[in-house]
Amino acid sequence: MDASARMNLKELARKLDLSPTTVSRALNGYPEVNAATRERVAEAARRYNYQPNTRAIRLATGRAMAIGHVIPLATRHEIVNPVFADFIAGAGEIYSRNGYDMLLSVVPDDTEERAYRELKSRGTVDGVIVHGPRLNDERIPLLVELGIPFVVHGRATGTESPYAWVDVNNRRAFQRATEFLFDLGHRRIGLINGLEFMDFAIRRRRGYEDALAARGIAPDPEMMVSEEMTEGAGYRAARRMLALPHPPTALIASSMIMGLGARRAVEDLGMKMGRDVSIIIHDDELSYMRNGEDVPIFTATRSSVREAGRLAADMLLGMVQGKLTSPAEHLMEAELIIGGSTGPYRS
Amino acid sequence: MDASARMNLKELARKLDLSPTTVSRALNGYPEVNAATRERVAEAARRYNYQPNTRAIRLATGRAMAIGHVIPLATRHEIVNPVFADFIAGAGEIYSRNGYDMLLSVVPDDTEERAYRELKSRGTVDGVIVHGPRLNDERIPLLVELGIPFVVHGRATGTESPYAWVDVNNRRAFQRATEFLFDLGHRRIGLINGLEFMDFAIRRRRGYEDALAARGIAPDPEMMVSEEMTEGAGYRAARRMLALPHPPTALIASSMIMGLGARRAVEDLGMKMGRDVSIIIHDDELSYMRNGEDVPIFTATRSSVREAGRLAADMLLGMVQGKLTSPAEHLMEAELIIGGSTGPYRS
DNA sequence: AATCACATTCAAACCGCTTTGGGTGCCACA
DNA sequence: TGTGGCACCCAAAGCGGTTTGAATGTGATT
Repeated sequence: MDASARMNLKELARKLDLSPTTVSRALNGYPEVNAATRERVAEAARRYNYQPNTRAIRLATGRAMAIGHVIPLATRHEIVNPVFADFIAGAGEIYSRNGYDMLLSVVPDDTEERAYRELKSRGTVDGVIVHGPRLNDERIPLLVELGIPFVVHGRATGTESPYAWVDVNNRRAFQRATEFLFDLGHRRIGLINGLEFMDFAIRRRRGYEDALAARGIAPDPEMMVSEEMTEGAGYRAARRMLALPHPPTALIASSMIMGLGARRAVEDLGMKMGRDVSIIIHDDELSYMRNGEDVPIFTATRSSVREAGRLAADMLLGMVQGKLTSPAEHLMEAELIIGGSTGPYRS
Repeated sequence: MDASARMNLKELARKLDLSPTTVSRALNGYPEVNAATRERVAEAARRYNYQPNTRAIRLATGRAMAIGHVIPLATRHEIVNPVFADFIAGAGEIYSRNGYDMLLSVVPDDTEERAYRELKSRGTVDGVIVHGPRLNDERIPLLVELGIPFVVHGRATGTESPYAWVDVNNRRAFQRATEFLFDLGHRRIGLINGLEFMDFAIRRRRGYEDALAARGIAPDPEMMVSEEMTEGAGYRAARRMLALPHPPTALIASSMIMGLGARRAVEDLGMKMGRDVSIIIHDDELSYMRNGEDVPIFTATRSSVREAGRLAADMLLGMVQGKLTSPAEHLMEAELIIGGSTGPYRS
């Protein structure tokens, strides 16, 4: 009936009075095809709106032409996090540009291993992206064992064998943020961090401690909170710290959303952010959570998650297509941007 | 080499000394197979860890065993919204439970039409979910024309022909929220809404106006804001309205995040939410943005986006598998939950 | 004029499964 | 004793591409 749905290689070949072999070769850019013929084929393909059937290609080539993202549906902690949507958006851009599909598997986190094994044995994807790496993440050795190409968004402290990753320099970012506050004269600086079984949280804490150490200050457990990254947690953490006998005069929050909570706590106490208490956040540049439109509201260490998605996807496609051999690594530096949420220390 | 990767139907059949036909039938539950044989086959499949190759199944059956979600990568407005991640999580659950894959295509929004056409002609998916329906959404007639089964998350005002959808009763929800505020004695109620080319925003506004009309109050343009759903927009909207000569004593915000902005504005002005200004939000129950852990912070109209994802996926699979014939419709009612952000009117 | 390299093209096998259209053997029934 | 029906199983033909191994024609080389 409708041409757009029915036209296939054989049919096209018949119309051109050529063999399917030649048509296939012409379209796929093989050299052993006469230039004139190639043009004729291309023209006909265009005219009849020929789109090769993906299912057939996949079967014939043995490649899935798809990249998988396994999302553990958290029974314990919430991992369907806001960062995810933006990362996906970045990666997806690259996939479609290269003719790859993006496959999401949402699986209960206790069946994650099985999910990866199935992906392998059914051959549904050519590679996977690993999200939210944890301390000693078991997924990495598993994927190595299975021989599935993969790129980790982040790194997994505790894993010694090499693997491909894209990460922001969390440690350096938080070190700089802390130093920046020191330079402003602050001495008591609170850290409102994510849960520290997540790798990024571990590194951020280290960066924070590095900066303290450089000033010869011992880290104070009272000034460090590790919690779910919600507005409420940010609020409670700030609230508690600000109620201490020696309250912090500056806070570093691990995300925009925690920062919003911290700000609320500050304002609840009748203080003004940027004047009475300085706040620095880490800003992932989420599309629906901008840090101010023109002028940044929060001083922040900034690094685009969407860009990370693009880089990771690029890297993975390179691996899948055999262009990359050794595990690549890409460390993105966060930018420190100055907003209105920080100011000099006032006694 | 490794059995898990190599074992295929032919091989399994050989080991069992049966034809591929019979093995296939046995595994797929066809009746014309001896019970004993079936058991023998099942046992062998288990033992050799046989997983049928998805690519081959897809080609042979002509079904893609996949559902597509096309995400327009907004050049104009940001649509990679936070709601998306949770919806996906819900839908994905259903897909994997039914052996379907979830395919995301991230495409620049000016090539969206082409994306759908390709999906059709390449046969990569069996159906699609339409996200973020707009006024007179062009995607609906397009999909009808292409003959791709689809379910809309939301509805598209202006589309007259029937189509399948899952939506929350936005109109009713906002009407109830407004009435609730009236019952508390409030008379000047501000609406902080999303952009009104989005269908849900149109309906929410109508619900709000319905409630006003029922009290014989004419809607005041000054009390209605339509903006991107960000914290900043919520803040500015509230700020502006509260600075009016006759400021509102209650606000309704279209999302948690706008509500946070509104709250900040209230507190910025030295007022207390729930006492000086009441705020009701619409709460999509996003996993990473809970409205309080035990007691709700905000009074809210609540409806789970994740649940909507499950329902939509279920509906679509029903359509794809031919179990559903006429376009189904599912209207979810939002629940009104009382939190601490609302209180009686105080002059 | 025979030979060879090269450029083009094609027939057929293959990817791994489903499904159509028969077989075959056995038992009940007339 | 022939016949029909049933239960069970199989060979082979797809599905729509890619890829291998030849075949053909042509001009250059000897």
